[in-house]
Amino acid sequence: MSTLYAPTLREVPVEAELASHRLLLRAGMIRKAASGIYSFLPLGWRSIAKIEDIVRQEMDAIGSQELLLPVVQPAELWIESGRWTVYGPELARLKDRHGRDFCLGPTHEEIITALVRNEIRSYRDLPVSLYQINVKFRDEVRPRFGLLRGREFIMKDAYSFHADQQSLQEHYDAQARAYGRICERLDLVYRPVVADSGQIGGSVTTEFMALADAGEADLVYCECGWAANVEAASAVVSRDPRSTSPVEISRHATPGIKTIAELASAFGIPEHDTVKTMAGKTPEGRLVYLCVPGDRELNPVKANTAVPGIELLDDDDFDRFRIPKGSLGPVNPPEGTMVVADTSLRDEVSWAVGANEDGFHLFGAMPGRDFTVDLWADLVVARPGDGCPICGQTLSGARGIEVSQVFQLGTKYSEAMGARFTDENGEERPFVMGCYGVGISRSLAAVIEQHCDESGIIWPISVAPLEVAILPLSDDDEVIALAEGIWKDLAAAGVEVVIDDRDERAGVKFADADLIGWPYQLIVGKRGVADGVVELKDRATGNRLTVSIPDAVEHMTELVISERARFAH
RNA sequence: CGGGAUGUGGCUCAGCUUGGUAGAGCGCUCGGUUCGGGACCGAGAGGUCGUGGGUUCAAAUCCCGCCAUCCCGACCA
Repeated sequence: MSTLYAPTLREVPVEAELASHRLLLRAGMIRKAASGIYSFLPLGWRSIAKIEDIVRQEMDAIGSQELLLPVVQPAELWIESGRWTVYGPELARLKDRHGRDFCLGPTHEEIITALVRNEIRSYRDLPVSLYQINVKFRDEVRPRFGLLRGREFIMKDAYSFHADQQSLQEHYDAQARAYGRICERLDLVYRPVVADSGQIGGSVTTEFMALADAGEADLVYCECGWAANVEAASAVVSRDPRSTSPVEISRHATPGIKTIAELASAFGIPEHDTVKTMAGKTPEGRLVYLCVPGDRELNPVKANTAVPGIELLDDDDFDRFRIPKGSLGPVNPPEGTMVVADTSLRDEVSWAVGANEDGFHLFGAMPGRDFTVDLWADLVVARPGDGCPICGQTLSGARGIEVSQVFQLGTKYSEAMGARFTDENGEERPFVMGCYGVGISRSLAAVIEQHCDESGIIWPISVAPLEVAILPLSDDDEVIALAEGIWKDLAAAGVEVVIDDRDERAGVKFADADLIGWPYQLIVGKRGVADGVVELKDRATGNRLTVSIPDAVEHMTELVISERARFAH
């Protein structure tokens, strides 16, 4: 270890807020090169390699084959798929010396589709599943939290090509099962959740979330096993109608009132009893009013599902449509406005809404009598306390780190890029595709988020950079000789072992060992050696076991082997 | 992109309000004493004070621009 490049930090770098980020830096596993861009030092790289190996084993086990695709990709392919214009500034673009356009791959659907369409022509060659482990680059608006949201990151991405939906479903299920096993082998507490497919496209998708308070995703889950990302969750929103029978509609002056909170407090009613109206526009420029319960958030993803292509208005749009921000409502909106309302409002017969006139609100507005709802749709962000859409029980909430995601892409890319095969009837059809990603570097951070304490990292043995560290606590010749002997014997027994032969005091060695988080520490001290024993410390439990010197190697080896078995394939 | 903050030896920070010699702790080098939970003593090396401009006799300090980094939000895997 005296020659190991693992510069540990005693003090916490200011830039790091999260445990995983802080500990990766302090333990000498990563260093930042630029915002969201990191170097992996030897220890960090060893752990990355461990994760990669687990992923490889699981991919190979379901018949996916490893290959390597280019990071720098020609623009033509992205223009073909349509994503050159759609992807936006997150796609890092560059030109070569001849002025030709390229991009840094944020994902590899285009390149693999282009590869396969030239090689596979017959249904007899299907299905095919291919994967790579490679660097991705996405020019994130806001990189943060170290490896959790980097711009450059390591990802395993697999792509599968099928003749029909059934074949895709089979492989998708196999990938999902493999992802579950990967999480288990990384010792992650996780949940597969219903998700939105975002930029990648497709319809059926599942995200694998490592549960952690530091996670950026909000989840809801039910005891029945159903769980979802709130951005996609279609929960049953419970709502007690404010009035069970219709009342007269009434108009009230509400000078200066612009928000639901102000409205509710001015009239002494709960926000729940009001209806919030947000404004958006379709790609054609049609005005859309979106009504949700006053105490709920509009989910833009769901709004987009209800009205494809909808964008919420900015302040300029409000001026252009000449509508009063803060006093919108479904009653007498501008001519041609589409009114969409959340389904939870369906039985509500008395709405408190804006009057579409600055400084006025309406109470007792009744759908069907006072206004028309053009479309009822699920619009709100799900939250704990809502009802499970499967069984109706109350949902709980959690936060999660998205470590992986599986998608059924269907024919989105194969159609756009003309990737077709000939089926058994001699007809040309586009491939039915799936894609499946594991954030390798993000998983490393997720493991640490779930496995650490005040002193440092507590690796599961499956991800630890090395399994055992020998700590000779003295420069006494006998101690050194014994420690080196154990080191050689353990290495010969197949244990990944490092010896801390640095000229440091015991306290420094202990502190660094706990910080780096070696699963086991074998402590060789002068006192113990005199008594014929060494100590064996388990990082996770803190337990120390005294073993006689002749038994030390065998005992340690057995422990390592049994611990490995917990995470074996 | 909006809001907030920060930028001073390798790291963590003080100094800036009120302009005038660039500091501390840790780390590093050398010597000595120590040696089972981040030791002690002594000596030493190491800094364009993010950057460009301005004000001034004089700028780390005051003013303006730019850059970088972090946090919150919007966005997203």
